Amino acid sequence: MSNSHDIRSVPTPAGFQVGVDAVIFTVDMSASRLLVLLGAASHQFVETATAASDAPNWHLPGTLVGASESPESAARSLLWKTTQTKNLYLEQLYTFGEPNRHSPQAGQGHGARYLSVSYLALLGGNQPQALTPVNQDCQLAWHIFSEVPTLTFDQNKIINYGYARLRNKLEYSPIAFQILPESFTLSYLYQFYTIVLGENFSDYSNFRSRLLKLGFLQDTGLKTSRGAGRPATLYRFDRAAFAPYKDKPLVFV
Amino acid sequence: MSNSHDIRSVPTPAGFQVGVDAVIFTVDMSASRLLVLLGAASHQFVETATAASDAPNWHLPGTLVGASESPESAARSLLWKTTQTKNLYLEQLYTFGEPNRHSPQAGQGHGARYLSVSYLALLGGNQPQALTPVNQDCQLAWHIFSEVPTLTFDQNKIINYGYARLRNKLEYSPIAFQILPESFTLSYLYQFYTIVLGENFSDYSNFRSRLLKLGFLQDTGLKTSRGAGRPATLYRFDRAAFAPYKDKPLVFV
DNA sequence: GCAAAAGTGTTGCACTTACACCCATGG
DNA sequence: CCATGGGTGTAAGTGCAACACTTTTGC
Repeated sequence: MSNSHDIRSVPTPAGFQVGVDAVIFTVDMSASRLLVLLGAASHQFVETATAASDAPNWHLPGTLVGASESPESAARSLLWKTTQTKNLYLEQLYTFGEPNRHSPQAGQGHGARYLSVSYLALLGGNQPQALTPVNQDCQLAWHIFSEVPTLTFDQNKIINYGYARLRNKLEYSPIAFQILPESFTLSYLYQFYTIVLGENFSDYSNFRSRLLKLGFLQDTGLKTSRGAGRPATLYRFDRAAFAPYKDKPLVFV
Repeated sequence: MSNSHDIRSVPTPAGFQVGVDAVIFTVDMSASRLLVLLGAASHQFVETATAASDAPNWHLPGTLVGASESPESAARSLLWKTTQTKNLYLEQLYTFGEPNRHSPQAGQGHGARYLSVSYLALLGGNQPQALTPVNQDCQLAWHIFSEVPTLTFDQNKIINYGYARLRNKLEYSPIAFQILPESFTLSYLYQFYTIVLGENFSDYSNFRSRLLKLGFLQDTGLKTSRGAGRPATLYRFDRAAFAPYKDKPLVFV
């Protein structure tokens, strides 16, 4: 197809603008809901063909990658700017770069080639409802995951891909303990899993015995009570005890 | 940190060169080995500080992404150019973009910002040893996976990540059937899995009953014989029968 | 005592593991 | 008739789902 014989050369090497988009989840324990952070572009920046209405044009929070930063550090600073929390789990999701994919970036980059590296983030924090996102030119708001509106371009696809990854990670790796409080009760943990994975992911008592049998939940000796009912034991995630399970297929379900 | 209040603006939006690197595996059934395709840069192009010796400077096959193509289509044309086969499985792996990561691209892009989207490929073909890679300016050769040399930059990390992903996909999804011949015997399938996953992944008879119980291997009624021994039944992967299992956690192990 | 929340125990079923064994073919 | 490769069967052990039950607290 190309008349070049050097596999390194291609038709027309292009200059790309590289951006990151983040699917940012948080679990609202008090309201039992999974939340996702979305931004609404100021109308002056909206370029979509279909955006004639006054309805906000929701999109994933994003930023361009600067000359001196990596995509991951760009994602981290985006998270810090939008949520002001450092208690989070972050992982790369997927890179999208169709030639005709529009840049969500305004003004500049119009017509320029754009590539988006997407990230999955899960925020912790003891009172998620207090995580009021920073409002700047671009309006940010937490949305209930099950009720996300239609987003620009292919971003609903990205958000669903992020959710699928979140579920997988929660089931097969201990990311929950990275963002949960230092000590927690088993029913708190169960509630957390239930909100993300859905009501019927497991029976409470089976969840309980499975996790305790794994042996990396350490009884702190402390108890906590919330009004009526038997006080609950506080557990701590024991990193050392978990180490042997690292990289092994482990099921929390 | 930045004095900008628009989360979309960053210190210095950079122009990137975007490339794809491919971890290309194939299973050599006759020699029972997992092979990976590597290229050796012509010496005129070598820029590594440590490359003073005459030893070939092995790297993953790669190419720049052109102005009118997506990273995936760039990866596909790279695969076609290097291996001349269309019987393959392809999936995106990870995007690397550290600021100080060198571009493996020669000449051009010296000092320019470079981003690499890596892909995992698994090639089929009935006689893998016939898959003589196309030799161009850049020498290409199949290497035994367990004996890969040290590659440039972080590419050994990428190749190992690719292998981990390959194992996972093989265990939890039916990618093998995408590249295996239309009909195959169960011992051929077992041998294929054994080469990739290692000797002790499963007992043959258990592998057998598990796969047959799943119900998407269809008996073609045909038999094949290789000299002595009982003739083997030829099976076909039944896509329709597999459909219900799609997206479900399925274990082949 | 009673409701609420936490925590324990039991039972049946399904699946995995590790083998031993039988079948069909070529020489 | 035996070596070779294909294919079947089974008994012990493991894990999990479902559900009933006991314990500890506040009121």
